Amino acid sequence: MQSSWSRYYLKTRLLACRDEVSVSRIHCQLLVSGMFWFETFSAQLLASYARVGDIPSARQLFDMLPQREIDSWNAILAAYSRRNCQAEVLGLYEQMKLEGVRRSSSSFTMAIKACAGLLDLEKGEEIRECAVGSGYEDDVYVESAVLNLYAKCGKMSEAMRAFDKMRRRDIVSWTTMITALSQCERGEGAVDLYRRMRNEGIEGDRVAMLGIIKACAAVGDPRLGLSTHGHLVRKDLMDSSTETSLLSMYAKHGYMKQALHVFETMHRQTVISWGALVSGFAQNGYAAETLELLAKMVSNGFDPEVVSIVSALSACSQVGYFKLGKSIHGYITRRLGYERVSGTGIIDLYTKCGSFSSARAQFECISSPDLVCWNAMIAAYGVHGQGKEALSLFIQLTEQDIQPNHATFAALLSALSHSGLVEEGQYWFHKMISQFHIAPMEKHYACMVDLLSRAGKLDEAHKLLQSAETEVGISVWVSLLSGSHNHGSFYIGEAAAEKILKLNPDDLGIYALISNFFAAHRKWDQVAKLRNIMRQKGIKKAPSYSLVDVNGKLCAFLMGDETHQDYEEIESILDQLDRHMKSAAMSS
DNA sequence: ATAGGGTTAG
Repeated sequence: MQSSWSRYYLKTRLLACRDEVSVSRIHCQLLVSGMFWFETFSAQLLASYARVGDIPSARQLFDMLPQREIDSWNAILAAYSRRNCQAEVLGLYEQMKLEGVRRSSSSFTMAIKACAGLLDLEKGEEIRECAVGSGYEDDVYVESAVLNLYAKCGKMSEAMRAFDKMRRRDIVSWTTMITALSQCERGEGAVDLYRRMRNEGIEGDRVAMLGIIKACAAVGDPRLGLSTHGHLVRKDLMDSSTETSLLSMYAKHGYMKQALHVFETMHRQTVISWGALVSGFAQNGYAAETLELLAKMVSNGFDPEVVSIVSALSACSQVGYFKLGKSIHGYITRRLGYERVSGTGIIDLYTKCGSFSSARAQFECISSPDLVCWNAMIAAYGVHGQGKEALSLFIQLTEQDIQPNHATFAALLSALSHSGLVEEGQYWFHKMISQFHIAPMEKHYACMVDLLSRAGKLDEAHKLLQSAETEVGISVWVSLLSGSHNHGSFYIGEAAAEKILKLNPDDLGIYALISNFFAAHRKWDQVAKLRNIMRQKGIKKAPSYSLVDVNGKLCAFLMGDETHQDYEEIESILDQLDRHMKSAAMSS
């Protein structure tokens, strides 16, 4: 029987194999019949082992092939590439080069993909040069891998340039760019690109839509996300990935009801969709619900992984649930092992729960901190009033050849502002724009206005806001108003108050501040007007409260609250603290 | 048919 096997018959049988057992069965038959040693057969066997993902068998065969054709090389490369074994891909690629084997478009493509995974820009560019030298200058596969290489290495403008130069673009090239733009929060750019793609008659597939959903999460207007959801349903592009991404998009816009609805009606809930939901609750400040959901996840048989654990950690940080947070830290150490993302979450926990030295110790533990880790640590210094140290950490960061982003500057400027380092703040705000090409966002203006107005530089603060290209919200103007209030600057305060009233806030405290400001300047008609507005709106705000972790039990307290059982003792300690602070303020 | 884009998160 075996001797009648033709090459064609064997190929058909091998292609039908879906798992390594069926491949090895054919392998045995070939060995028994003695046909194995025909080079064409062993190469095809190798390709099949590679295709079903049995790397050890594929490698073994590869190593014993007497003569290795390009197809065998590409097959083994593909096996490693699919499993993201970057070092092996690059090792084999180098060996090909060394042995003078011709490299095809797919060999170059996989090697460049490996470089993108390792963030090795230099090596990737070198391989691209070789591809160009072999006549693949306009190869859509090679070029798409290059786009991804640039994007992953944070070189978006290089990626854009390469994309614009491409002579032919297919769905993957477009998707690479759309995804890259939405990942660096450039949602509008991603949506523009998607529209251009559609204009060229290309329909988005599931992967492209994942990029678009991410873009919808990054843009301000939630309506875009809603219409994208409709589009996905109409075009039958819903699967558990797109659904999870949609869920998270709704959560980012604060639409937890819709997020929950997507979760409950999705085709198949996975550990990833659970993670997305848990993180959605954490992002929206529902700390108790986050922790409850984590327990529910476990009881549904899903082992919590990093994402859910980090979200739970963030919930603890938000409400100061220090004891539970520390036990989650313990869980991470015992069960999850080293993870940069959770390391950053732990820094944040200790920062927000007041244990600066533990935050610093955690930072030291992270072997290769990425930008987000650095940002968290800079923020930690800022929260603890160490502006100078925050600045020197920032300088250290820039010396590491890591590009700071908008969050880095938000942390830095806030640190400088809270330490009253006015000149440094102004200096770095301008550097941010001119040298780092980061357009100031609302949070940056907020820091600057805070910094300037606390230093009494109200004119400068006002001018900064007037020249701002992005529209800033109520809180920034409130900050300018309270600065004016404290420094007796009537005209700027009045301008700020006007602006605030136009923005129509629904926070009672803000109206009270405006009213106090006008009262201080004896503008009684304004005060009366404000009273009217307040009465008309009938503003009722749920009173704000603080949470404190007492021996692992979370207690809430609010203004004038005397309901606690140890109220008298608490009050006497507060009195003592008050006296301490006053005498400390006198002596400094 | 061997390749390039991809779900959650600090």
